[in-house]
Amino acid sequence: MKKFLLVDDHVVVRSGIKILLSEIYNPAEIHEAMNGDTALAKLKTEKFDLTILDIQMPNTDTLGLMDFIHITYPEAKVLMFSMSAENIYARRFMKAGAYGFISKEAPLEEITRAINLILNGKKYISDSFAEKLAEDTFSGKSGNPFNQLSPREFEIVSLLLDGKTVTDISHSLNIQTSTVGTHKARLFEKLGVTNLLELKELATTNNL
Amino acid sequence: MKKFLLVDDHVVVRSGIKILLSEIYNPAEIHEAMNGDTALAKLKTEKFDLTILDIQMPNTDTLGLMDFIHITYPEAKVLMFSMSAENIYARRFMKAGAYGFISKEAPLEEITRAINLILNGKKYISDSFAEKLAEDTFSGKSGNPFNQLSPREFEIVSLLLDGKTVTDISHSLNIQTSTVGTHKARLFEKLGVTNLLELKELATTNNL
DNA sequence: TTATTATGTAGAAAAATTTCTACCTTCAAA
DNA sequence: TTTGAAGGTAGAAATTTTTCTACATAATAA
Repeated sequence: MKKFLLVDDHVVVRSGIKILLSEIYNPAEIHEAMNGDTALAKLKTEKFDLTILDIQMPNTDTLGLMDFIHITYPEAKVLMFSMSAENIYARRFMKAGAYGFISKEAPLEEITRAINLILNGKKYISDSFAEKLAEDTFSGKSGNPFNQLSPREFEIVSLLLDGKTVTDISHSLNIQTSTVGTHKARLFEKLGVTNLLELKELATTNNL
Repeated sequence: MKKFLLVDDHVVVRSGIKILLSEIYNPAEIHEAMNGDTALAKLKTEKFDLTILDIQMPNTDTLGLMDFIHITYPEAKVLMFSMSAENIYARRFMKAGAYGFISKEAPLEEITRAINLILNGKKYISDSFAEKLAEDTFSGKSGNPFNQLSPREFEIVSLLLDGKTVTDISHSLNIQTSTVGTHKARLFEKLGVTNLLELKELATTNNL
């Protein structure tokens, strides 16, 4: 029997995925977590065939979580589930060790396919994403200025765009505010912006 | 038997809501639409006890859709379902004729309560939102939220939206930074925002 | 007319952010 | 293999922003 872990803060979404899974794998053992901490606790005590992780949970640094999971439980297979279509974050999650990245908008068959692939130890990449990936690789530097950022900087810029303050970030990342400040300054410099609104503007024009 | 219409582009979300509904109302007749057009087509041919509408569907002007539904089918009861917590759009949807606005993050009982209320012909408003709403209604200043601002506050909000800092503003207006700070705090409070990005967002949706 | 509220203004203290400098690592170029 | 740049991290100091309290004045409601 397959064992799944669903991590998502929305009851309805968890229910929906549960239905989907039990339709494909019956019987299936399905565990749920509504936030990162609970997820980690679960992962600590049990092994799952697949973890499905919503990328946008409030108060949760999902990229960091993915990273942590990958380092702590290298054999864990994680499928990132995103509300929006393939986005600029996809690449980062894959790099952080995810096995796949799929949008909740994807048709049922596609979701099923992704899950099956991963359960068989393969990685899942959607066609459109594969294309974009190849494209970026060829062009060396995709035109997106955000790609210049280091992983940490990107992590921080995302949180900033989410309305988080320097202090918020220092807490959720467990680093000093001065460190966050340094990253913020460096990334503003790299992106050529001088304040949050400009950053937001830049992010918007770059589909971030 | 109650008849529902679910409008959401995500399979998993629809499934999740379906489960929820069938747990409360069994039997229930549940129809689905994954976009605005399909929803309108459904509404044209049938009557529903409740329509549950996701506010964020790609390529769909949900606010316009809500407006249209309200005008065309005044008796239709629509519950807006939002991915994020009560947000700055809530008021607009209510004004456009929605019967309720609830976040997917809300606990199950809250969602259930909302649905029940609406089925009984009442409107559902979350406590936190109710407060804010009542306040606005009384003060009569329900149009553009920026109209609530005093002249000085408006002057300052404009500068803030221009990327000016508190210090900049205190200089160009020849007043103390603490004074600017006070205005800023008051205007954030009035507008119901907590940071600059939210302010920007609100300003944008209000053609400012 | 009197009480209340909304506004504009700050001082002082507290909290948050920014700046500067600096110390490791890692990784790639010379 | 040395050298140097890039990236992640902070401590300390300098600044800026926020908060709290307060006090006029004008507008408004009772």
